This record gives sequence, C-alpha cells and structure tokens, in this order.
Amino acid sequence: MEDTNKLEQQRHEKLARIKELGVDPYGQRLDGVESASQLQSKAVDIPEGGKADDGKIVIAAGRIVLLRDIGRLIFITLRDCSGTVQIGISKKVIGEQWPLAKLLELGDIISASGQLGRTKTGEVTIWAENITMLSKSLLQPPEKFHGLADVDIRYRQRYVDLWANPEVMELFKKRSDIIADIRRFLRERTFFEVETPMMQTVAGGAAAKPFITHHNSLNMDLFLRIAPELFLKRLLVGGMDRVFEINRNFRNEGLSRRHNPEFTMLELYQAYADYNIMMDLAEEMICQLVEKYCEGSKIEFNKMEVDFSKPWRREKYADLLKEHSGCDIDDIKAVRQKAKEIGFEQKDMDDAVVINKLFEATVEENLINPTFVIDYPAKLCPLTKCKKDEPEYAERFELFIGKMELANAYTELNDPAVQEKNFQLQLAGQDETMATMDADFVNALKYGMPPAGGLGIGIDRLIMILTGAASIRDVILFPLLKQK
RNA sequence: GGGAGUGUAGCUCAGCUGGUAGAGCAACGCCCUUUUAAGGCGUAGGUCUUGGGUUCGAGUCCCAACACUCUCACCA
Repeated sequence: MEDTNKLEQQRHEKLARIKELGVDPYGQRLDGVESASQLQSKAVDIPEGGKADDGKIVIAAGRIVLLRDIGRLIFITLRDCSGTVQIGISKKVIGEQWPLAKLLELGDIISASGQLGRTKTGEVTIWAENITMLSKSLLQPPEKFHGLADVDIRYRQRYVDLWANPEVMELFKKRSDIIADIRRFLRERTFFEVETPMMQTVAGGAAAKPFITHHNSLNMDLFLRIAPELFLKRLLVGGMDRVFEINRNFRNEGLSRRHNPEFTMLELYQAYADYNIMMDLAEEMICQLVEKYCEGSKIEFNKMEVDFSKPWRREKYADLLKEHSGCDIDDIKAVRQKAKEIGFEQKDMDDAVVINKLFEATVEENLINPTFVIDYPAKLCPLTKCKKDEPEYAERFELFIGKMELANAYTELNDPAVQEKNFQLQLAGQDETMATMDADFVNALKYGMPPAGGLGIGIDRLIMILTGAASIRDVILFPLLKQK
C-alpha cells in the first residue's frame, strides 16, 4: 500500500483500530434496508422532537457525507442513491458500540438501525441502536460544501462525483428515466427493440470515420459500427415492421462539447410510413419528455430560450438556405461566390457539398427553436427515397434544437437498383461518404423491403437539452479522456 | 490538428509590477448529548503539473511537454 499521503495513512490506522474492535470493516449482506427518500416520507407525520409511535426499527445504509461530533452525541448525514437521512448516535443508547461510532469518518459506508424520529428542529433522524460498518473509506472525500469542482477529476473519478455532487446523481437518474420512457413510448406503438452488430465488416449507414478492430481467430479486421441503419433495414426485409435500437455508435472523429467518440443513438424504422410520420413521431415523443422532465414548454439551454410549443417549424432546406445565406439553391454561381466570401476551400468540391457547407455555415446557428429542415438535396442522401415530383430532392429531414442537430430521418430508399447506383456514386470533396458499397444490403433489398420511414435521434444530445447540460460529457458517465 | 485560457495542501480557492507559501473545509489533539457547511481552543500539512531557461533570487517572467476547459476545423 502506498504511504505517500498522510491522510491516507491516518485512515489506515483507523482501519486497524476498527479491526482491533473485532469489527469487519467491509461488512456483508444487509436485509431490510430502506432508502433515504422512503424514510423521509415515512416520517412526515412524526412531530418535531418525537419518534415514530409504531416503535418499529428501521434500517438505512449509505455513505457518510457529513459528520457532526458534539461529544457524547454524533450526528451523521448518510447519503444513498435516493437522498440523505440523518443518523443520531447517542453514547447512552449505543452502549458498547460507542468506540466504533467514534471511529467513523467522512466517506465511510455504514448502516444504522433504530427508531425513526425527528429532532426538535424537525430533521428526520434514525436514533441508532445499532450501527454496522459496511465499507471503510481510505481516501479523503472532497470538500463538503463545494463538492468536487475540478471537471477533470469529476469525469475521471465519476465514482466520487456521483455522491460528492448530488445534482450529478440526479442527472444520471433522470437520464435513465428518460431512456426508460422512450422505450415505453415506442413499445406502446408496437415497436420491437432489437440489437444489431456493433462489429461490422462494412461500416455503413452514416458518413463518418470508423474505428477498426481485429478478430484474432478469424484473422479479420472489423469496424465498430458508425450506425445500425443497414442492419435495422435488413430487419424490415425480414418482416419486423416496427423496430428500434438504442445503443452505442462509434465515430473516429474529434471531440467537442457535442461529440463523444462513442455515443448513444436511437434508430427506429416503421414500415409503410414516411418522413412525415417520422416528424410527427419525433415531435410527439420529445414533447412528452419535455412535458415530464422540464418546467413549461420553454426551456433554457446554453443561454438560449428554446420554445417547444407545437407545432414545430417545418422548413425546406432550400428556403432556409435562401433565408440565411441569400443564395438560391439552384444558382450555384451565387452559392460558390458566397462560400468564397465566407472563406472555405471549395475547389474540387461537388456542387452539393459546397451547398451543404454553406448551409451548415449560415443556417444551423439560427435554428434555436425545434425546426425540421426538410427536403435535402438528393445527392447528399444516398439511402433516402427521392421526392416523386422533385427527384433532385430527397424525403429527408434533420431536426435542429438549440443550434444542434438532434435527429435525422428519411423515407427509406427501397429500390435496390437505385440503392446500388447510389452506393457507387462518390461526391468529390467529401472525406467520408455514406455510400459505402454493402452488397449484402443490396441483396436484401432485392428480396423487397416495404416502404418505410426511419428516424435517428442522438440520445446524449436529447438528454443535454432535457437536463440543460452544456456538454455531452456531463450526460455520459465515463466520457473519453486522454490518458494521464 | 489550430487558437485562447487554466493547473498552488486531500478538496475549494487567494497569492500585486519577481524577494522564498496563505485561507476555509477536511485531518490530528482537547472540550461539548439535539447538531444542520455545528461550535470553541490548539497542532500539523506544499517537489506551487513536469522539464529546461533568464535572474543575486521564480508560484510569479521566457521556452517546451502533459492534462483539462472554451473555441475553430471534421462530424451526429
């Protein structure tokens, strides 16, 4: 054991003293534990300074986050996943366990059993008749008032962050609840949840650089998936009319406030639907979540006020381009001129790529309230069905909220001949392409895939919006950091 | 990868135009049976991220490295 830290040494000495008392410092199974929040609500009727009149013994367990030793009486604040509850330990009552009580310190995990009561100031308190050591803490916890503020340590040692900063615990509980609600929402609409390969021989379904890994006994390189799309659509071919998957995607790109190399994506597919139905579904689902998890339909996100009132804006890509860049999408000269003014490199770039870069540079920063950007240039959408009357546009939308792309959806292309052609088409000036040939996927389409709508929602970003988190790292338990 | 900022005690932070390290919490000792960030008295705690350089002298100025934050680029 390293003895570099004096505080740690002192705690090791306490550990030894606990053992000398004949107490196991690392405890064991414990039955009958009630959560702090349960105990709090149980105590609502107890008068100040009184005890529960049923005389029953209750048990709480958790980490000591505050400790006030006032001589022959010790008050401890125990924290568990649900909240906190106070333990009162009196020398008179606890008897022969008093020496153990005096050894307790911040960070230790203990349980206490006794009668539930309230102090004369009203604090819900278990008056301990017995305490049990469950885990001796050998490291000094962070400062009790400010908590742990260093974001580097918070992310690297989330196991401390979660109990040192209760709002962090609340956020991740909320994340769990939201995802459970999304599953419930989709199952109510008869979607099946499935899991498709994370390791793929062709990394398709999105435009992104993949991570590469290797399977030893097959001696085969594999890609971590950048999207589940092509597998989920194979399931449409297989007859699963409504499927969804909530799982990780991996993209080998830069990190930012909105990007983590592994992130959680919801993708769903609904046979016989189209992108209009996907818009309704996305709007309905997100509005339900806003209603449940936010106060009112206007929420603050990154110092912006975002208004979720329905109906959300639905604007054509070309119209938004015109509105914010002043360029007509069909006037490629004007587009290239504007792109030049803004100052990005565009030689050897396909027209569609320049248009899209101009769109990203001028339009996206204006999309604060939920906005469906619809009808993308078909060239940018190799997996999407084109509009019947305007074949140069695709039935695709992206949903923007708070200047951030949150969802992407389309009417799925189900013509194998067109799909095969799109896979072969490469746009000049694009580093990555969504059009990586996947012969087996084309083969699947040849069997016939029903017309369908598909929708992808970035779950981490959705959680950011619903919790007001400024960084994706605040909603991912263990975000990727460089090794120290 | 580019630019800007940050890195001081276990934690949260001060530290001026260079003069040799501070507070609060936590810890340790003593007192205290209704505290709420308990209180009182006392004690101890530092390779100032790392490595160079300038200087009589560097936490402070310069260079480099490492990590984090913001930002731009790539992307969802």
